[in-house]
This record gives sequence, C-alpha cells and structure tokens, in this order.
Amino acid sequence: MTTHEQQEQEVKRFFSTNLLEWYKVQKRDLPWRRHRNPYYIWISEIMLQQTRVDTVIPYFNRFIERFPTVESLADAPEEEVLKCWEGLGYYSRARNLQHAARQVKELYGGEVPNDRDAVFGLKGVGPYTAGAILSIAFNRPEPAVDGNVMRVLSRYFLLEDDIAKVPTRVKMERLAAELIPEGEASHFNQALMELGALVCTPKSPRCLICPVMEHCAARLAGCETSLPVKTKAKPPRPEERLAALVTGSGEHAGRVLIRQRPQSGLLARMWELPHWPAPPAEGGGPGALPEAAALDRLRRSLRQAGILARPEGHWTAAEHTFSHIVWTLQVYICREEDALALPLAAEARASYAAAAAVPAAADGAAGTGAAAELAPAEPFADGGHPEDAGAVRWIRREDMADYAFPNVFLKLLNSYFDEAEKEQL
DNA sequence: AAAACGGGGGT
DNA sequence: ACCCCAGTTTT
Repeated sequence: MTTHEQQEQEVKRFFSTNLLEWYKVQKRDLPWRRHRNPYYIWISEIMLQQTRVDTVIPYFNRFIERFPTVESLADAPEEEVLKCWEGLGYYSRARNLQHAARQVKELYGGEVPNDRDAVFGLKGVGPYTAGAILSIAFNRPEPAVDGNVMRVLSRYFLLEDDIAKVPTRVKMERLAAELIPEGEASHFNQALMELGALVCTPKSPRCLICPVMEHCAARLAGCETSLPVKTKAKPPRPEERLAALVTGSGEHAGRVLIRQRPQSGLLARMWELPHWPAPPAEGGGPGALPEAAALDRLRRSLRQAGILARPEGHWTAAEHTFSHIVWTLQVYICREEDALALPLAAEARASYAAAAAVPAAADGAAGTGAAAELAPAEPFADGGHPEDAGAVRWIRREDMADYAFPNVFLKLLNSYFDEAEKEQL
C-alpha cells in the first residue's frame, strides 16, 4: 500500500471517529430519538423529507399520539391522516405512508421489516429513507445519504460532482458506507446528518467548532462556501387566479363554501376556496385585470361549477409559492344567490362531472381570446376546469377541524372568520 | 433525465 | 424581497 493511500485511510478514520465522538456529546434530544421504535424512526424520516427538524417536531408528536402503531395508521380514514399532515406539505407523503402502513400490516404482521428489499418495497421509501430506517432503527451498516450528508462529504473530501445528479448520490453512498465504523451505523449516520444540520450548514458553515475541520479538504482549500456544486432549479412559473369566498344565505348563513380538489395532482384531495385561472388582462401584465372583468369572469366560473353565487367585490390578494408554480390569488367576496336553489346547483355539478369525465381538450386555452367573449352559460373554450367536479361543503369556523387545507386557504379562512366575528360586535 | 410535488427559513 | 433547501414518484 502506498503512503498516499495510507494517508487517505487516515483522513477517513479521523473523520469517522471524531464525528462519532462529537455526536455522542452534542446530539439533540428529539422525540424520535427517545426510543428505538422502528415505527417512530420511519414516520420521522418520511416527515423529514424536504422538511426541517423544527417544523417536524410538533407534527411528529401529534401524529404519534393519533396513530401510535402501524395498525392504527393502516386502519385510519384517509382524511384523518391528511388532516394530521395539514400544513406540512408534499401531501403524497401522507397517502404513501398510509399505503405503506397497510403493506406492513398485511405483509409483515405490523412490524417494520428489518430487511433491505422489504423496506425498499414500501411506498414512499426510496434509497435515502431505506438506508435511514435500516441503519437508525436496526443498526445495519447501510448508507443514508440526504442533502446534509452530500454537503458534508463534498466539503470534507472536496468533491465537485453535481449533487443534483444520480451518479453523484451513488458515489456518495459508496463513500458513506465505507466510513461507517464497525457496529456504529445508527449513531454514525445520525452524526453525519447532525453535523450538516448544526455545523456544516449551507450558507455560513461554523468551521471553527467543527470536529473534523482539521482535515476538511474544502476548508483547507478555502472553498467551503462554494460547495456543494449543484445545478440551479428553474424558477417557478407564475399563475394568476381568481378565487371565490362564497358566503352562504338562508340555511347557509354564516357559512363559507369550500370544495375538494381532485384525487391526483397538486394538493390532491385537499380542501380549498374555489379558484380558476384569471384571463390575461387587456394588453397587460399580470394583476392588471380590471375589477369589472374579474367579476364577470368569476361569475361565469361559479355558474359553470354549479355554484349559484354573485361576486360582489375584491377582498384580498394572497400568494402561494410551490416549488414549480407561484399562485397569485385575487380573492373576491361572493354571496350565495338562493339557498333554496341548492338542489339545482347540485344537479348542475353532477351533470358537469359527467361531462368532465369525457376527455377534454388540452388545458391552456382558458380565458384566452374567444373564451372571454362567450355568453355566460356557455362552457369555456377549453372544456372547463377539472376541479369543478369536486365536492363542496358549507362550513363554519369550527368545521375547519374536519377538513385538511393547504396553508394559503387556512390563512384566508381564518382571516375571513376573524373579520366576520369582529363585524358581529 | 426531467418534472411534479409544499412550505419555511436565512440573509 | 429574494434566495435557498431537498427525497420519491411520475412522466
């Protein structure tokens, strides 16, 4: 063995032993670290995907209280799981998690399997989460490479590969596996992620308190802040939308109309205020749509969705940023026309739902050119909006507890009910 | 290989 | 106000 290879080995050994010692002293007291319950580890790892520890903690505690075991999760109504996930984002994680709980119940007697292929086969479990469960819960020497780990390794070993690429992750996994000290997979993998979260942070790493800074190649080269290398995500596309806050009349007095989103796609099965794409303003940029045009457009969208309501005026604007879209919602207060006519509205929705089941023309034509000129009762040029088939409910503030809302609608509804309450006084 | 899929924190 | 962060599934 050459001296160069010996040095390389020494740098690796230094990293592993120092990091492990640091972790044993510095590790945070986190709810899922208080027991070695594979179910807790699994739930926490799914929640921690794309999400920071501080955000996850209250969700984790509520979730475990409500679904203490794999079986309780497998047997729960899906809406309750979704409600528990409300505000956490990436809601397919919640549905995949319940699907996987049913897999564990049916296939493995309710015990999280201690087996690589079995864990991998669970819905919502990919290479990172499989490694995390196997190492943290069962102390198996599997790598668990997330963004934190790639940042730490790319700096310590000065690796300039693009961490957005799959081959880079595979390379990091090989390296991470090599670094695991005998019998210490659980602590070591957590140590790696803990270092990335507390010390080797993206913007201004705290190199002076880092347990391995002495041999950190990026630090020695003075390039730690330019690592890891990562291709930039493309900016989200803007979408202007008109939203309706419909207040009930007659038997719906004091209530607001909400509707459920489709079974798949963005915010699947979540509840919301109804909203539709805003037609582009005359020769104008976004947001320039005149109020009269917006009211007219909204009136026709409501009618087409089978909602008998009249838009009355602009209430507020709200912005909601996804990773790939930015919604600007112009919210209009609308008044339900006649509660007694609701059966008719239900009928309109049902017939529209049937029509919507027929494959419609490609999306994107909404509100452009001719569509803006159509008579009120005519469908839009693109065949309508897929959301319009969704179920609707009239709710009071107390009823919000029974429906899962994306954050933007949670805020709008709370704010509306606050205002409505104040006016009562 | 690239896009879809939320929400929050740092600067 | 703007920039950054990041696993799995679907296309």
